[in-house]
Amino acid sequence: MITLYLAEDQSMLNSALTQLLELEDDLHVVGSARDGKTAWVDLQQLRPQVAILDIEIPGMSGLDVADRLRAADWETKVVILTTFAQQAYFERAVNAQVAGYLLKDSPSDDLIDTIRQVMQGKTVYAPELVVNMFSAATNPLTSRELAVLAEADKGLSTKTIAANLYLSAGTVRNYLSAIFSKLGVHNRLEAIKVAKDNKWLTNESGTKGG
Amino acid sequence: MITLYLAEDQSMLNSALTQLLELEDDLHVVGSARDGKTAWVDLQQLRPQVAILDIEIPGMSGLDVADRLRAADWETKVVILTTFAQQAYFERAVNAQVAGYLLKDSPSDDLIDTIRQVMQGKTVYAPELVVNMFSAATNPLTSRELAVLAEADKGLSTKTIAANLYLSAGTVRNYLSAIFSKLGVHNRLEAIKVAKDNKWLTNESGTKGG
DNA sequence: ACTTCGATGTGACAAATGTCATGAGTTGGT
DNA sequence: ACCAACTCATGACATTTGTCACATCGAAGT
Repeated sequence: MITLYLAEDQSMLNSALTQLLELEDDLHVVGSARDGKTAWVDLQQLRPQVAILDIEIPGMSGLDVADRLRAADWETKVVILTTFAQQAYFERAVNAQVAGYLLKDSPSDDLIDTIRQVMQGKTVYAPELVVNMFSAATNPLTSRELAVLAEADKGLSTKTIAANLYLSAGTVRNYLSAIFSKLGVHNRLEAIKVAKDNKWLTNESGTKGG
Repeated sequence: MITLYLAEDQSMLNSALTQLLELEDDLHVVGSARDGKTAWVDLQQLRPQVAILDIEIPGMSGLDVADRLRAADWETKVVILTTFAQQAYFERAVNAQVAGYLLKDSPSDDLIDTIRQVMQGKTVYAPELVVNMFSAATNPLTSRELAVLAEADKGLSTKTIAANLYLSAGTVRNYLSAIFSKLGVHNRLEAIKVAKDNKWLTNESGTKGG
């Protein structure tokens, strides 16, 4: 009997998968959560054999949870289950030595297969991502530049950004200028777009919406 | 026996729900698709009693399919199943007289309940959305202003926007200025954010990503 | 007929933005 | 010890943006 834990914030998928996994004779879902913190607390208690983690969940991301599990060095294996192929996520997952990385763009039977395979000590990664691994651009921006760009993304003026980061306005403009030249664009809007497309900048998407 | 059709592009959810619905004695999934066009073709053939449609699917949106079903005037009832509360979508769905509108942020049992209820002739809408219905701000921008803002959202300069829309640069700046004052902001970036938050501007989110 | 509103345009002006050169202090690596 | 890269800063300059005041024209409404 393989014990499972599921962290997935979309209730529809969470409950559907839970019920589906329970139908398998050799699988048992010992718990589930809709946010990262609850998941982490539960995992410490329950110590399941496999933790299925969505990345984009509130509070603490699935990758954060994976890191902690790695650090704790328990026998719990991690299967990341995420929406779409994002190289940066995948790389972090590989670094956290997760046992599996599956896209939601796969049928649910694949998840069941993956669970059984990782329990046999295998590592199962979505092939799309492994291929991409070599063609992905790496973030050319320094952390400071990224911070400036993140402020710019809020729609703030140079002056306000400077105030927020305790810099002079001139410095902020220099950073922006450096960013543009690195990204091959000529204004903040485009820079933000490029950075978001490449996932160098988080898509916080504002107050409402989602 | 209630016959169902499922249009949902996320394979994991599609297959999980299909299997789950099949487990119910009174429900039978006669088909499913991952894109709108296939769904429409199938629906014409299969004529299920209930069509469960995701909105954001490739090709033809779930709402487009709902419109066509409405126009065809068959007995197929529509249940919209979508990710998050977006007022504009909901309003369009209400206009298309869908029988149900459910968020993926609900457990899968709710979907089963909803299906049974709509078959009894009831209309089931997610309460979150009905409440919002009255507080939703209406778009103060004219269609021309929206077009200008959409161009600005691409990261284009005033000059380029003017060229694209066959306007003078001055006119474009006037529009932008009018937009800012209507939205209570002072630059394009903020205007774009506000417009997107209120779903007056589509979140196209660029080349990659998703 | 008169008014309002949207689409479109100009010109002028102030403020913000982007570019470039240049320099100094720090840190990490060879 | 030296170099490269990152952080932070100025100053000067050109360009872009954003604001304002006006003006014309057509459609819609009173």
